[in-house]
Amino acid sequence: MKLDIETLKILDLIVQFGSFAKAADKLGRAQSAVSYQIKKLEQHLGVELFDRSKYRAELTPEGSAILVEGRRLLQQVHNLEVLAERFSQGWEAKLEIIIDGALPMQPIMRALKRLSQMNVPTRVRLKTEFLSGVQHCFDSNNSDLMLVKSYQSTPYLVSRPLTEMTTVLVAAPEHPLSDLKNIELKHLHGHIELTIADSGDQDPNFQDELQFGSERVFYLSGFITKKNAIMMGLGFGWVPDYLIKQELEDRSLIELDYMSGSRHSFVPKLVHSSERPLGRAGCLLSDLILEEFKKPD
Amino acid sequence: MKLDIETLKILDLIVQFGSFAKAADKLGRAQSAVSYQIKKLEQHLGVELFDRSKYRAELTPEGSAILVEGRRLLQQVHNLEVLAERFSQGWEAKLEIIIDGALPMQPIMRALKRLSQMNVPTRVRLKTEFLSGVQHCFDSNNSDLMLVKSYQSTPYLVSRPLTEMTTVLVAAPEHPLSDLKNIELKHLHGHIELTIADSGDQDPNFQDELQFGSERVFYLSGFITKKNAIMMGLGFGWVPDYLIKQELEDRSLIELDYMSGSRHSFVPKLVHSSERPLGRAGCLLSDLILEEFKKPD
DNA sequence: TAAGACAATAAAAAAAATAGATGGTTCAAA
DNA sequence: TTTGAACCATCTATTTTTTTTATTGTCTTA
Repeated sequence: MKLDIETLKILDLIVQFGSFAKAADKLGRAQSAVSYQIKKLEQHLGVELFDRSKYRAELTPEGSAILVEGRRLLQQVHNLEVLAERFSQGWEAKLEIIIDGALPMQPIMRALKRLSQMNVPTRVRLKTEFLSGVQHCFDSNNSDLMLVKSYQSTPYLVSRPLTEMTTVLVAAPEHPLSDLKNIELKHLHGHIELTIADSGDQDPNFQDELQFGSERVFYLSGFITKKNAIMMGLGFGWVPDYLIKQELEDRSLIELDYMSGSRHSFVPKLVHSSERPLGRAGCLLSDLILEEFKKPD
Repeated sequence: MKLDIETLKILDLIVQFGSFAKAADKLGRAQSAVSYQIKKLEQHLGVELFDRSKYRAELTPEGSAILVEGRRLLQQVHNLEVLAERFSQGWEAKLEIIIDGALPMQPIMRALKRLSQMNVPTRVRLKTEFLSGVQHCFDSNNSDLMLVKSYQSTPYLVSRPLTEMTTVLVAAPEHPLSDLKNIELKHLHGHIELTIADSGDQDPNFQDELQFGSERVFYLSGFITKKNAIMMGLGFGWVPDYLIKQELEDRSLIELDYMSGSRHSFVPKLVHSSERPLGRAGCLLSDLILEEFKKPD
């Protein structure tokens, strides 16, 4: 692999400007240096690139084909150098984000779209987990960012609050609880609670702070599934309000009249570790996510 | 453009074998040389490729991204070198062939297909002309090969005969000439002759040797058009037998009973100029075409 | 026909890459 | 814990490569 990029550049210049001498001029080198390099290239490839029988050395058909390939190569080299330049300007190579599935995806997607439109070279990796699974994944993967409903704080974790969100305790209209007034905990215990499986914890005793401890709990694997299950009348459960705005309005889902409060607000947090400071893309994306979460849906 | 291919190769080897020292070994160089090259690359790109804080130097995420690009580059370099090697083994870069439209395309296409299956790097350019247009194009374009019905020989032109072909004088069944027996030239003169426009000669006085000099001659631009025109009853004309085998059988075209002979055979020639000797691909393709013409249709 | 542009070549000079030696680490096995 | 091996950075001397300078011969053009 003795092929030299610089020589391909020279080849390109010769063809572009029409002579060895002019190419040498453009390069600020002596003409003999150009002659030497081309000769070396020809020997290396075993192909006569120029026909010297005429006054002006002119490309052979073989040389022309090589030049085409060479130019493609130069383009690639340029790409590589641009990539490197981006890195040297502080853009990190990769950025891994873990998101709690309870949070809306749309603002995050909008933020990612805007990031990609800025020609940021960073490769973004996005994972969805649930409850403690988010932090678990964040820690074990050394991820850069996590977007959580809540998290166990440590001295290294730095968090920024996003806009407040609300979950609503709902059931289908045909569900017995929907008609009940002044529901108390004991009433709930008689019914199936639908909840999201904690993706982090193997310990089945772990419970989300909002779980009621019903005798029968169904663990589902995502909020869309959960919403569907509730709508089918399978049970009751907490659902983020942004997911069921329409359903509450047209009463295809009913907010339960739970005495201790059928709404629960929380402030999602954007967290990173000060042990792994955010790079340029991480900071930028954080800002974009914050912005997008402020926008009305 | 100071980037060095050799250094990318080194980078690849380091990652592949796990250490600077082993890469140096594989390259048959001293370890310090590898260190030096990587350091130079890092400085040139302004990116830290390896994390030296651990015992074994390990790729940074940036280094990993650069490596991916670098490997793509190495592949391209390899492609270029393979191309050059092919050239140095005698394969010419380009091969231009002019073909008379009166000759069947199928065997030529078969030959080209076989050529391409042999991984020949030569770029083939194929042109169709008619009558003297073939030779005209061959001369003015400095083409490599021509496939002609006939040509004007010069001392430099070398030809190989292909298998004999036949043209037949035909008309549609409803055409008056189709019912006539013992047709003579004077009979033909009363009807429209359909013929192919000579693509080479601007001089309208030029005539194909097979033209009858009818008062009304329609010049068409290809044998398919010509065949269609004849079948529509527009006139009569010579058509290569391979094009109308089926039509003659089912009598949707009628071979005229022309006294001087309703069939005319000729031997197509594969011609090249000894001033521009054929390269390896030219010779090979010549052989393939010859072979394919020998096969029955 | 003369002046200027072009490219090849040879020899000298400059620049770059390499080997060899050394030292500070870290790792792993005794 | 010690010891030896493997790792990489760095320094210097050496070798290799590339460039410049100078020269020659050819071709073009005015």
